[in-house]
Amino acid sequence: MTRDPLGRAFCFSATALPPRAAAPAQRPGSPGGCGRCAATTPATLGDSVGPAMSNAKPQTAITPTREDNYAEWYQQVVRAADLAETSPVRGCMVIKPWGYALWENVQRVLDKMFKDTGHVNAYFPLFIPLSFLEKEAAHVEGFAKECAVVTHHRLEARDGKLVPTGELEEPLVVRPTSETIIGEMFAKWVQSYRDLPLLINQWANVVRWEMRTRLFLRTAEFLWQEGHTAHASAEEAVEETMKMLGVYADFAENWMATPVIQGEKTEGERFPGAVQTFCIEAMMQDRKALQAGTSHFLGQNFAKASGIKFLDEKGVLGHAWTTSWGVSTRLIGSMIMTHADDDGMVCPPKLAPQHVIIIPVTHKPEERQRVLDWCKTLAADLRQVQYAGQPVRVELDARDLRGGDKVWQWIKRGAPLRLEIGPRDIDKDSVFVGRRDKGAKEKTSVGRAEFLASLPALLQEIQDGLYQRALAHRTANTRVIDTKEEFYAYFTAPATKDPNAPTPIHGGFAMTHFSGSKELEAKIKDDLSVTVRCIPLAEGEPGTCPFTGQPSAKRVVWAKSY
RNA sequence: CGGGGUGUAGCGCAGUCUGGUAGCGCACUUGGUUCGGGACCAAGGAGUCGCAGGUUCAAAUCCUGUCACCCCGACCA
Repeated sequence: MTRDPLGRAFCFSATALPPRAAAPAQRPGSPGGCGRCAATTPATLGDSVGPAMSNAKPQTAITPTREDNYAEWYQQVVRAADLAETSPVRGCMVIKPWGYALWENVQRVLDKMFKDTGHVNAYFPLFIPLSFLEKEAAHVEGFAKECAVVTHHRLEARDGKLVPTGELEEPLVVRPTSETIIGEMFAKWVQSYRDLPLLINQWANVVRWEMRTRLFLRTAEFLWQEGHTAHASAEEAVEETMKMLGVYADFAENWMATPVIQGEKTEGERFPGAVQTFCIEAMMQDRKALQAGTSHFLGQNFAKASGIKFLDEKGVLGHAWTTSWGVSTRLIGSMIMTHADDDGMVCPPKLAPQHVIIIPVTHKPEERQRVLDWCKTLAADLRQVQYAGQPVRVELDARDLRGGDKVWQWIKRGAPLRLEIGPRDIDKDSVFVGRRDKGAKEKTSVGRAEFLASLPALLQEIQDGLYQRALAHRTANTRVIDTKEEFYAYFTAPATKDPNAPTPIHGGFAMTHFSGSKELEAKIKDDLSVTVRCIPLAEGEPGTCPFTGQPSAKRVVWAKSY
């Protein structure tokens, strides 16, 4: 229940049951467990490791590693990098400043892209009358199972407890998406072809009552952006759909340093109520696919449901053609799973909350002020440098902490560059540079002026390196497959001793011809948890479907997915 | 919702079988020693043992219920 400042309260109930809680089983024999990311002294580690593990892997800031337990590694990175935490509210996360700053950068860049393509922002209600959701049949079916519903508007104290009273005549659904409420408004705004196209975007939170949640990837409440447009013709609406898909692909590749495949969803994976759904799909480090953005051509389905009608040039009354498209805070999860390593987060420089962290080395009290002053001047000079159309973001970390602690905190948070500055550097007029894309101990001394001059290029080099690394990973784990046997073998995990252990990383993207039906796709999903992620937009050659033996126009992308 | 598991200090865990009213590591505070590095020594602060009932002289420990969280599924951005 939430109380607003006026003392009214809203009571939420959920149509779906809460997810079962399940904790990641702690490996009984694992020394130190996986909580060591908070910093463990080498001595402690050495003691606990013991002779049996003396030749174990090098110490990492995050335990377990990606290889050992990918799902647990992900959660530890989110926490160690200070990106988000679980909250007292089931399935809802608290996005912490470092994580929220990433999101703000995503917002800033995308918002400009939307405006540059002619869109304007607006805001629509959080609450959607139940009857609105009922208007589009496929839409209802798609979302009904995961809606939070407001049924009361007041609380009364009874026996020291607060009890919801004042039942609403019509329940309100907390928006899982806004097609219906926006459609309702569009119907009022559109009378004539002169009112079209209508190009609106909204930055908002939405609620989908999920069974299983994971920070950023799937939470009951999440932040997103939803674009909604109405057009006078199908062609124009399709063009808009593809244009925004292109915007997302551009953003993913050039800002998030994440290679994506643009494609169309099959019938089974389509957005409820859409005529066509397009997406960008990225490969995570565990080789599963993550849908990073979607763009839907809604045809006239929602226009008919909401009554968005207009008179065309000839005076003929017709329904408008609409689109919708969105990306969410899930993008942050995708950045983590694309770039982070066993030492924590790795932020793509273009979206990093801070580009450069200055860590003053002030051991001698008499040197302290001199070092701090020099660092402040350096920070100011760095901020004069431009990168990706903005001043370089610099943080001077003058906290009263040990240098090593600070260094590791910033490694775990994924700041692209660290400068450790002490008296020796000042005397040489140089800076001691650590790069997040290199090993923690690989640091180099660079002249101050040279560093300032090369900073944009250096950040771009890191940005490009991340992209290339992600692309190489995807390429290495994408296989062209022509037989059903190979396909099944590719997606079958190696056996593990413990049936409840996490599934080892295996598989990847499989490119096969496909002529199959919705039913065949469902069967394969049933067998292997593998689905068609998309039918790529890129040109393809015809061939034969390995499942049906029928001809197929082009290869599709199969993968397990988030 | 099916199968498996876990809730004890901010984080990670031990203690539960064999009831006797809490312990370890890291983090935190203070003092000292170190000083281009995820330090060392000492002292200290911090826990209604998830919650609610029950059994008992006595419950973290036994019983019942309940909630939450994680893993494998199903479903999903």
